[in-house]
Amino acid sequence: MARMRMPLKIVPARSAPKTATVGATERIVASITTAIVERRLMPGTKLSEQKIADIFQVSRTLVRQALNQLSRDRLVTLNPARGASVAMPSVDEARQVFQVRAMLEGAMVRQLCALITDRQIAELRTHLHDEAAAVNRTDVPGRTRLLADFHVVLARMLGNEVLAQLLSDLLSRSSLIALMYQSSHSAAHSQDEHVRIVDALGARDASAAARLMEHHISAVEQNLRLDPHTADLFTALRPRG
Amino acid sequence: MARMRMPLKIVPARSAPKTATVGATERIVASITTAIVERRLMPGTKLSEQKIADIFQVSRTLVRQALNQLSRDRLVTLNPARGASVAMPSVDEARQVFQVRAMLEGAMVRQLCALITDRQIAELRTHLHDEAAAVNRTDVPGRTRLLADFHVVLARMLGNEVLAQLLSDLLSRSSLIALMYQSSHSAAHSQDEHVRIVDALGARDASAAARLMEHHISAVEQNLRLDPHTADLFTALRPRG
DNA sequence: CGTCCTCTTATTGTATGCAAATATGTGTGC
DNA sequence: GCACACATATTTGCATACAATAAGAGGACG
Repeated sequence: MARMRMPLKIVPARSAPKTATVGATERIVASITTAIVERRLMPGTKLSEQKIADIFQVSRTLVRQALNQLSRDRLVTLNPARGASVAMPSVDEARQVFQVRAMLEGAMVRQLCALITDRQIAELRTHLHDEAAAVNRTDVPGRTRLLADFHVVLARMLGNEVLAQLLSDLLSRSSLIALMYQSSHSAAHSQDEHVRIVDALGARDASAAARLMEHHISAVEQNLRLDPHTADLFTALRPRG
Repeated sequence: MARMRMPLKIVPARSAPKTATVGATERIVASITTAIVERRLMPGTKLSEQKIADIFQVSRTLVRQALNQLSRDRLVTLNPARGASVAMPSVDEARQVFQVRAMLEGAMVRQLCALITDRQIAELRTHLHDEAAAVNRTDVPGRTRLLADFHVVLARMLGNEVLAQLLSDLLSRSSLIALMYQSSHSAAHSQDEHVRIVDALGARDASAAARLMEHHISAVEQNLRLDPHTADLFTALRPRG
């Protein structure tokens, strides 16, 4: 019963205190999602149903449900009759995700300029403060989460839960993409760009905010190693050969 | 008590010729999706697992998978321990979906103006021709599909499959919303607006195209009966009371 | 006559079992 | 020594069986 080796670094997510005990499937989805986002599961890693079932001490049924949901989120790919593995987004897919984000978030901050309150600006500055703190103490999982949350917080401030959900998915995919194509965009740089965006929002300068946001996303994309070299490295090293 | 008549008007989707025989689950998802979009399933309709399983002659396992996917698309809602039913999007959700569409599609046509080829313009005009034909012969399912496809075709022309997928989901939700809040926006009017958008694209007038697209989506939204009256009508008439 | 309680029934949630497909290991022939 | 073929073992796909939960009916009591 004692597991000697842990082949999959997935911890049954006691890390999500708000979800409590409800939803066994959701717990698995959340655990694998955070495991991917926090870079404990590399792209291409095989996700055996039985092994995951053992880890979470549930039946394969629930694991299958979870893997199905994750495949809908494009975080895992399901090869028919050959099982699930952590997704390996293509270069095209990577570019497309960032293009969509630029479109969505550019329009988002433009809208936001007309509606945002001083109170919300203050909340954003608090968030920026937290970001900076995490960056300074090189808290990698923390800063990754905070830097991504920034974008979702903006969506929530528009009062648009649909947008927030959409963006949340795109950000998870972005994390996987950044992991796959070793981003050279420093967290400090990202954080600085966030500050400038909030400045523009504070000044209610819609065009500036939109431009900064689009540049920010474009900058992250440009700093990915989307040349075929690195991609080949991954395909060369992946388990299946 | 035994209901002789078939309560669920779901036909096992021979209507999807391209999916062929692969994927039993996908067939169910496609069937229910088209059934909802084509207004054969009203919002709030209970979707019993066993009944659907009988219709498609598969086990509940596959039906559950399908219903899970559909709930991810927000076309059905899953009440824990109480089963699945066709979603009844709230007024807020309706507004949010159209807001996101306006943001996405506005940016989309703006991008498209810089990249679209004359060949693609011609394809769009062909599509517009088909739309007009379907509208003229009052082919309701056909015109609904074509009017929605217009937006997806634009996304595909950007070469962005991620965007196309996203938009496709939003359009399904829009269909459900239009059904729920009896849209008074005539198909002919929508079709006319599509023509004007293509004209702007042909002239490579990015601002005009974006403005027209945003107005188009806004017009559809404005013509929904989003006042509480109609919503109450639906809640009053739904089976559960 | 209405309300509450209990028992029944139907439906969902989860686990397990079995068949099919795939990967793996072994041996044989060249 | 290498390649191919067969046998074995693991893994997925699907169906069924069982348990848990909620809805509904019927009766007893106030």
